[in-house]
Amino acid sequence: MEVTGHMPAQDAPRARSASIWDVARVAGVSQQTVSRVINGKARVSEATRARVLQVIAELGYRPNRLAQALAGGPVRSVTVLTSDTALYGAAATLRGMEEAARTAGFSVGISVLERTSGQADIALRLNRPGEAVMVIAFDDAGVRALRALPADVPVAAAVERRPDDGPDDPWQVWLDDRAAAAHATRYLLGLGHRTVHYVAIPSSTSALPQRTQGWQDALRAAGRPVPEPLPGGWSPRSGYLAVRSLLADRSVTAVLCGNDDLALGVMRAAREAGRDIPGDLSVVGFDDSPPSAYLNPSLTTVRLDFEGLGRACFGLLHRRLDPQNAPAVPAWSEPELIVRESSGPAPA
Amino acid sequence: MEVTGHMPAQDAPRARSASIWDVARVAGVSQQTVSRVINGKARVSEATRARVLQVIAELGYRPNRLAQALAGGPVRSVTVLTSDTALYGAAATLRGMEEAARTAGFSVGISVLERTSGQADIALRLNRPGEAVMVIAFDDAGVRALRALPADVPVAAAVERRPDDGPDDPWQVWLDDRAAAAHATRYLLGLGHRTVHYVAIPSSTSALPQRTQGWQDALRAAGRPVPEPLPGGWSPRSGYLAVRSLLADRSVTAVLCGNDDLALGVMRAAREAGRDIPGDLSVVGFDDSPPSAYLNPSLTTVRLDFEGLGRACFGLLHRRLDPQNAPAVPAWSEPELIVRESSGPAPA
DNA sequence: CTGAAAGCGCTAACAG
DNA sequence: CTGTTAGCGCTTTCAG
Repeated sequence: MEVTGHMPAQDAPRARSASIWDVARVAGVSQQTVSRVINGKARVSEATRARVLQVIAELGYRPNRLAQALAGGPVRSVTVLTSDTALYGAAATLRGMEEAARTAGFSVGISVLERTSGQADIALRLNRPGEAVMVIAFDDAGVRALRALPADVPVAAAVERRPDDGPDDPWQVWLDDRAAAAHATRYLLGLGHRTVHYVAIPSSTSALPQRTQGWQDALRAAGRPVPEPLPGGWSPRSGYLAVRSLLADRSVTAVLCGNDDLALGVMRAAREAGRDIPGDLSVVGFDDSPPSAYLNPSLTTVRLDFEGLGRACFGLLHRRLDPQNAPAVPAWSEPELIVRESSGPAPA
Repeated sequence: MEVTGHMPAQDAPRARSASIWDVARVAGVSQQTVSRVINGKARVSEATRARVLQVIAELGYRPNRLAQALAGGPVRSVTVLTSDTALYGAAATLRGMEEAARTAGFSVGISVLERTSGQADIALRLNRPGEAVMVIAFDDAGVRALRALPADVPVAAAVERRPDDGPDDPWQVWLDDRAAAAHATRYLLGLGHRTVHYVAIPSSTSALPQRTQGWQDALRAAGRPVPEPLPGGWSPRSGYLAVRSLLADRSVTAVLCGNDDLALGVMRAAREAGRDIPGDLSVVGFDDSPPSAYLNPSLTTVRLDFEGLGRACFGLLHRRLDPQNAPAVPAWSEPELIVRESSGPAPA
């Protein structure tokens, strides 16, 4: 009784799903030919190709991506490193990345960074040394992860701001929220407000965050007093706490917020302080998160194209991995001020 | 000139990261012993173990998960199938799943279902036939994906409601929002409202959704009229449109909404119709999404423990994959009515 | 306790 | 155009 090397015993019909060998055997071709059909790279005669595809369908064969990758096939998976997906910006960026990656045939992994997570374990989250990575580095945890990544991993990142010094990193994308913050500030000054206060989101760098800087730019250019930025967090609660005492001062008539959640907290604090929005106080947010158009009052805010940024970030990575065939990196929209009900002329 | 089989030419120092063989060679042990140390399964003498660990650190060796999995190692990866992560419920569930999975040492992949995505390509999203999967099946796309999954893939799912007929699926988890909807409805009736209107989220099944059913339960039990449920979508806009005409009718004094976004739209419609909340009209939402506590007025809503549900779903999957060692499935919180400013006594 | 051998499913050379 | 031969890095047998 002879048994060919590769075939498992016939009487043990383990429910193992079809492999490339099964397809090859049934189709009466070599395993390599099946591989060729799958990848469409090399030319295969139309007859064989059809037969192989036929068998593939019959057997319900699905290529094993792990084996493909292990055998040195092209990289077709990315891991996204991000912190706190509860935040609108990160979540929307993630959506953009996932969509673009999936469309390009990549499988995407996700790993959430905790505030506490050290640098050491970052590499351990990758499925293999050198796996492609995207980092959403809007906050400190993300920036640290980006920095902790071994040099040999192909990475692209969505960051809060352009690098502090030296040339731009060609593998990073960001939104020009400095200009946007300046624009929003000028808009408020144009409404007759003497100055604008700013509630800041936490910074990802030691340097001055972009939004803070843009706000200062505009005030300085207009020769207005520049108040201390109010340190806020990411939540409505932190916005509420940041301005609660400030709002007793009726000379404060305009507040720009680092994000829409902060603005939500600020509006609540205003209500409790008996300030009317926008009659008494103008509030402007940042992000244009989905609820903002329906708030009471609806929120004037800066729309940021996070999804577009995420798509672009993947586009960058794709070009890095496969400069020959990757399509051009898609553009993303410029920030745009959306004027709604929460802002108006300064009180007389 | 002789070249040993396994070693690449010395003069071509390709930056290939250290493999288990490299560790073995440097440590002067067999490759298998290194494997034993890594996995901690079999016993290794303390001396060798220490030496191996030492070398691992020196070389910066990291196991290749792909190779581990391919070689038949234990399954340590899951992919999550979900639709529209822009929705709070899905996003929060995803967070819970990811956290639990990562904590248990699993890498997690994510693949977003589109409304249009057919059943055929579902299996193609998996990294290998038989990969473990979690499905967030709160809507139709998720339910279809769950159904389309090949029988041999180990799956656990977070679903909108218990299966229509037959016994509960032991690999599914859900929130008891039927009871919660009934509770919220009774609360409103207790406030003196004659009846309660309901703006529904889209259903994932042909059967009556849980929330709708709970709302009807409570009205019937109290012998009140049961209005037609108003079909809504997921967005504030759809809530706005659903009730715009209805609110002209002053006899409508209480509206329960299938989620907080709908409630947001309803509140805006109410404002435009000149209705006062809660003096004139009570609005109750569902989910307790982050902004709801800070809205104007703040929203009475049903808090749902999506993150806990996600963690439990992973716990279930873990037990399915490894019944021996997986810890008990963590419990999640019961829905809870959070009373805030948007609801009050019926107008006189 | 340790080592040697045989693959996991696939792709990348090479032959024909 | 097609088949053959090596591995990818690891885990599982099976022998010592």
